[in-house]
Amino acid sequence: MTITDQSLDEAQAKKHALNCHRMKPALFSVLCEIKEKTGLSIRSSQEEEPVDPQLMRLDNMLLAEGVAGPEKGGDSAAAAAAAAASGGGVSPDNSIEHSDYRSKLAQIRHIYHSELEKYEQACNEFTTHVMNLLREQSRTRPVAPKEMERMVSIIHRKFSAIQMQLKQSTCEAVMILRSRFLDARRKRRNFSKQATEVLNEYFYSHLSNPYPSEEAKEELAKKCGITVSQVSNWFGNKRIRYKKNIGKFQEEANIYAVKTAVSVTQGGHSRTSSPTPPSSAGSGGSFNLSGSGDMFLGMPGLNGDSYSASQVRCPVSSCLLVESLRHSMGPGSYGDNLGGGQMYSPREMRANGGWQEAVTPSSVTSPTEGPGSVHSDTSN
DNA sequence: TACGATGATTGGGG
DNA sequence: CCCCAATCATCGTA
Repeated sequence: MTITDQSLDEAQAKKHALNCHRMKPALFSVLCEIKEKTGLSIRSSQEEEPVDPQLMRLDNMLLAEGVAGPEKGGDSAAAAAAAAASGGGVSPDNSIEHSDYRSKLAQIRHIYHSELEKYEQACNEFTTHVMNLLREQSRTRPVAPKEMERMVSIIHRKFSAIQMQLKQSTCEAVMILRSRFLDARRKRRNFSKQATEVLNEYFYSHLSNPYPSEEAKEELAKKCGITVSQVSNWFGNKRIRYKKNIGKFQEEANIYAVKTAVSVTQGGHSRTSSPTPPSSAGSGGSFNLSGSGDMFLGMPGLNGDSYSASQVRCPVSSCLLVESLRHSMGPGSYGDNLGGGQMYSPREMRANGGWQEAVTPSSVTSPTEGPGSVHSDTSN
């Protein structure tokens, strides 16, 4: 069958004739009715539009990130989201202060919005186009309003699927951006002086076995306003660094040893009385519960002149204490109570062994061990 | 700005 | 999961 201009013209003429037929409106409406009763009724029942949960998630996320939603409210929303996402950290300030981050986020946001707008526009255009088409066709075939509605909703659904992709990739971009800028490592804050003090006190007063129990860690965390894992990190770092270069930490060790001693003597009797061995006293006694029964021993004994300087500043009694301990226990012994019938957990046993082995000998030698005698770790 | 201190992460071992 | 060791990335400072 071929179509020629002539046949088209004829068809147009026929169409027009039909449209103008006096029975046409009545017949047409009957047709529409029938169609609605049969075809559409079957399908329209399943036209439910369940809000896609995934889409909702994406929307919420974008809203929370400050990408979607009101123009300038983005900042606080993003900050809040970041704070929430950064985990159960106790640290007070979690706001994003990277202007770089903000500008990148704004960029993403801009792209997102312009794309979204484009889609919206395309959707509308397409919809009106289809509507026009349908309207046009409705003159020659029965097109019920319901059918048109259905068409529109189908189109919208298609476009929202496309939008979903946009949202998804936007979310991805934000996530990547965030992980890059909000990586905790990049946002390192030094602990407060007081927190460091508390930690050091514990460390040096448990120098023979600086492995706080879970409870002790919690206690320390609470005291320092940091998380338990931060406490763990701190002790991990401290042990390693202490072991690596004991000489460097000697002064610190003495200071904290003295501190402990002072606090103990003060808490107990008068200043001048002979100090009770501050065994296991920890900082304020709150750590006794660990039951590890440590000896105090802040000083890896040794006669380095380097630390006599620190002695000068200490209270008399403490100096005596330090002095006497140094003499009485000899270098490196740590005065530890290995035979003391402590109840070490298996882990402590293992760890303690490693700690002892590694630390004890190095403290014996080395009057020469000044700060930075070894150490080649300057690569970075 | 270079450099040491320091908190966090990674990877391997148990 | 905890530990150690090495390493990263930032902070604070001379």
